[in-house]
Amino acid sequence: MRIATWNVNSIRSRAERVGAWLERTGVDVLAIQETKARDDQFPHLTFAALGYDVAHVGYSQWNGVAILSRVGIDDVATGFDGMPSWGDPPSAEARVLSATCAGIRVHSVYVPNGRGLDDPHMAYKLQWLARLRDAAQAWSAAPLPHALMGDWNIAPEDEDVWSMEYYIDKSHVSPPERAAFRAIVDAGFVDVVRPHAPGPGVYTYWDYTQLRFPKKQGMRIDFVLGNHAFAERVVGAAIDREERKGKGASDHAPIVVELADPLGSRSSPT
DNA sequence: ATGGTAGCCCTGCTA
Repeated sequence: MRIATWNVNSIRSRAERVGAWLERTGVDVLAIQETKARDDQFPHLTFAALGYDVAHVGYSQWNGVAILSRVGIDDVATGFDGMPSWGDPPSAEARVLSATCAGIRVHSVYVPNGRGLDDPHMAYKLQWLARLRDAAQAWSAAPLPHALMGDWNIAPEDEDVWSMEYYIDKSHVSPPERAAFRAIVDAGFVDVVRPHAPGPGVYTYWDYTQLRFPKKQGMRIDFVLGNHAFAERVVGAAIDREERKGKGASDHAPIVVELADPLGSRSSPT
């Protein structure tokens, strides 16, 4: 089974590309971030034609998260909504969408962008991450495999950015953000991709401007964190850097995780 | 100090 995450930067502008990628890679479950669409605007037909069921929660042109699955999708739930009083109309987009797909609890996560070190959005981001940590604590020890996957808007280590000098006074690398990320790991989750994509210089996001991609100047800010039950089934993972290339690419690359069949399943040799 | 690009509710704001 293949499970993946991708910040697509607008599902409407990239539906065909995402569909072609799903077909080509054989991904069974995809967590999507930044759909930038209301529920009524989501291109359901494109994915239904490929055999995927869709759960989506969107609100405005910002953010919005989805889960596509061709192995079933049950118990859909949303949580961790955006700061309710901001914006006009008020910003209320959910930033975590959860669903159970083939026995795995999948959480499509979009961590709020802190924008700047002194910006009110940064304080909100840190409070939001503390709430997510509390939820993660409860999920970590569950016998059900849990995957917290998406765009974390945090680069946890210095080697996860192309230049610390460039980012030192900016969002994504500050000690409080890194501590908040670490607290979720310490709650009982593990980065299941890193062992299969070791750094430095391994990134998941490259800014559209200033030729960041061809200059290999990116950031590693997209992660798949698994609880123990999930992590023990991971047999491989890869950041699909090829998908960042060419006209019409998202500014994030997709990440694919390969899972072994669950213990005791029929496909085990007898 | 600015701009570079892509997306949206598009001539301004967010990422």
